[in-house]
Amino acid sequence: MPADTRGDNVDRVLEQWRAERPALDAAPMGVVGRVQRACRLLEKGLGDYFATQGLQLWEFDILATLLRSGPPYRLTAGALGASAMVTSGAVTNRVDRLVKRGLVDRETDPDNRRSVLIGLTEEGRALVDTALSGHVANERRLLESLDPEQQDALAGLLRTLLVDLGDAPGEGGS
Amino acid sequence: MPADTRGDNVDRVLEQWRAERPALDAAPMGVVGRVQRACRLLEKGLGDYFATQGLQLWEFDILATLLRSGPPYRLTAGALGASAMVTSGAVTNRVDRLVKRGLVDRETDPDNRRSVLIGLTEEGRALVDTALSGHVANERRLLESLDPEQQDALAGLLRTLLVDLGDAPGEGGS
DNA sequence: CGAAAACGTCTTAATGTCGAACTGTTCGAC
DNA sequence: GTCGAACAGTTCGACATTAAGACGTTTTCG
Repeated sequence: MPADTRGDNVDRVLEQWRAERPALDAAPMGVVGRVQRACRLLEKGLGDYFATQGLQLWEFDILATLLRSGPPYRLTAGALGASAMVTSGAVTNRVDRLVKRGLVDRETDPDNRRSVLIGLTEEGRALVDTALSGHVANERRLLESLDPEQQDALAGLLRTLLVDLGDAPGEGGS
Repeated sequence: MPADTRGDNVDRVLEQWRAERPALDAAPMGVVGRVQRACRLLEKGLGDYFATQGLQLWEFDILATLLRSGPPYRLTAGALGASAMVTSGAVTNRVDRLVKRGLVDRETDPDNRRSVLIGLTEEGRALVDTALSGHVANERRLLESLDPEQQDALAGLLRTLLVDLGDAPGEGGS
């Protein structure tokens, strides 16, 4: 058994910095680096499940965003882009493909013809509805190394961070 | 002032699920979603700093990986790809561009001619050395909403998660 | 009322990644 | 030793994203 089976790859990185730059306090790297790696590994885990459902991560993301918005399951292109943190060009492209698959439809907003409302079709609603519970179960499995209290603690710390980084509802204005 | 200035955008999402699917325990979404959003916002924050240094995030990533590996500041292409979690094709492309900028050089491993060793040039070493302290200071600023104990707690929780997800040093084999 | 600014989406061009096929190298079995 | 399998990088094609600008719509305000 190797000496240090303990720790993750970020611990290795921090050890390297300690050896190479003893004067550098690299603690912030331990946090940022782990958020990045956890994100990639979690998204890989999510993608593995969606693949079994014939879905891409981003497809489920859009469909689920529409579903949770409640009846009539319609949002503007801009709202979808903000939710997914992608540009308007990406929204156009993604919606195009979902329309081709018959999972959503486009409709110009009657009250504001600049806006486009994207709505779930019956088929899209059924598909996301089916995938939803399996998705959450999969997320629960990915997080099973943390007990419920730890998961709450993790969510709480990240909430604090996110609010500070500007990821808050009313945070768009001057 | 709007009613709920409290909470982040993920709190909004969870509220929507409670309204639309009361039977669904969406707690895992609160964790996974926050890791994703924090990752994107942090990477945006990192990129803003690197832009001031004439660097891309991935450029610093490669240069810093080489630097912290210690003298002689040389790693194989495979090691760089594993560290950055990208495919070998991406490594080839990135190293090509860094070679063009004169920041790294390529050399076939004399002991194993399949391998390519990528090494920091003097110019590359100087550049990453200059950017390093500013980068860490920037990370510290991005995390300033959490006190040191909270940052440690966050790192610890993520370490547990990462180890379980397979992000551990000796975790390649059967 | 009309011109100009702001807005929301789509379009286009440039870029970067992945996945798979390909080239060359090394190791193991016979 | 030689053959074949595993390995390390590179190349190529498909695809998706971003950034910037175009287009039509709405709002502002003189």
